[in-house]
Amino acid sequence: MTETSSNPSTEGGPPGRIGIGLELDATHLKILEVLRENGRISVAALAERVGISRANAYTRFEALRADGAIRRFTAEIDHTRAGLGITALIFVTVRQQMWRQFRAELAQMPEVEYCAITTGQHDAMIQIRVADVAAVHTMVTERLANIPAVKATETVFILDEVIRRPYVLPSDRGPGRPPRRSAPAPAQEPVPLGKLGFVGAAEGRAGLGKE
Amino acid sequence: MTETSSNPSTEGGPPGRIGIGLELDATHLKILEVLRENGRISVAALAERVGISRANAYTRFEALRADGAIRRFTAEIDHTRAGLGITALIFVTVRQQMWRQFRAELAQMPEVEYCAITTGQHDAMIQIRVADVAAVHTMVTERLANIPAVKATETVFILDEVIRRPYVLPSDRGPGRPPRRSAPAPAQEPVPLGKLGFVGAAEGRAGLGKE
DNA sequence: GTTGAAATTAGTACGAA
DNA sequence: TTCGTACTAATTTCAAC
Repeated sequence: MTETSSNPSTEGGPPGRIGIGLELDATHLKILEVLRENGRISVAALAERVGISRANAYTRFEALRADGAIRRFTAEIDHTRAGLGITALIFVTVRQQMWRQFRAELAQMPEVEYCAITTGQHDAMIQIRVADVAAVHTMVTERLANIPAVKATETVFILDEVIRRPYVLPSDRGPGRPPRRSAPAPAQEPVPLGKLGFVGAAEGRAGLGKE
Repeated sequence: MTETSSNPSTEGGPPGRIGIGLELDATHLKILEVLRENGRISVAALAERVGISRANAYTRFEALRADGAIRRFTAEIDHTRAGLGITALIFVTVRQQMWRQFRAELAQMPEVEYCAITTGQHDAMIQIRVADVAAVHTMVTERLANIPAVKATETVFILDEVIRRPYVLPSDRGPGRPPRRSAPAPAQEPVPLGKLGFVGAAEGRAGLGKE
């Protein structure tokens, strides 16, 4: 169960621990690559595509699952075909020390696909999928605004989703070499970078974890 | 293949088309519900859980796949165990009429898990997963800043992901009744709602689709 | 749209390298 | 640890109702 493989491929990052459980070697990553594209592939076919025996594939597959590296298997759907063609982001400012309530209320809202606590100007970002723009308005003004924990909101619409990957892996960078850009502008810095995150995040943000 | 089912359950939305293909009835939605939690379930077991016959399940399963309602099957992993424990959002302002280049450059970046074009103050939001905070800095200052299409960036870190669903469905609201809130505050509006999206989005945003 | 049986494939358990 | 094979169980397909 506890592997002690050579682990040669996880490229030139810091040699520190990458988690508490299983150490992922190149084969594990390859399995995750295949599973990302086809989560319903049989373990037999998986073994073939990765280049290992079936028995080995079963062992590693089960290890990844048991260790929690693979959380679960799921599908990817076309939201418009499900009748939820409108996607919006809602940035929320949360009243301090009301995080518990905020989380509880949020769990009651089925249209929320994603919610993350962030640094920066706002405290949380919510992504919702609804049928029409009116539903966004309803969601924000009638459901979110009625939560005492919500101090302020700001909404933007998503016009297009350019990239949507189930997950990224260290091996996506290729084993070692950094991916080259097509615009080889070497030494200049013409871009205002804005602040890098921690603005306004210092105020009373103690109990974030699960509060 | 083209279904003509009664479709009674998609609740009180507008009766208009919800897509170009297949009309999803209550059974289709139930299938998607099961598949969301267990994407590797056998069609036989799926049939049992949905309460339909095997053959029916196979037909509908294939129809959903062929129609594109189900895009693909995939896995959900623990990013920290994959060595990418840092998640950040980068809001990008894109120089007008350089969208094509922006998209092309972005496709070259394996650490980008998600990218959406948005209304509002910025033009795009990028979500990245990397090994450490230094990698975020490198990503923003050396890779993004060198793209001519990128005019400005603003970065925030994700401290916690509270909700992360593969997708949401109209049936999550329950068949008909709106989900009740626990805080029954009826008629008040104490929350500053900010602007609702379209701020600053009107400037030269013609060719967004694929440009 | 359903049930039941045949053919195929998947998953498990073993021994050997 | 990994591989290869044989065994068992399940799934998918195809037929008729």
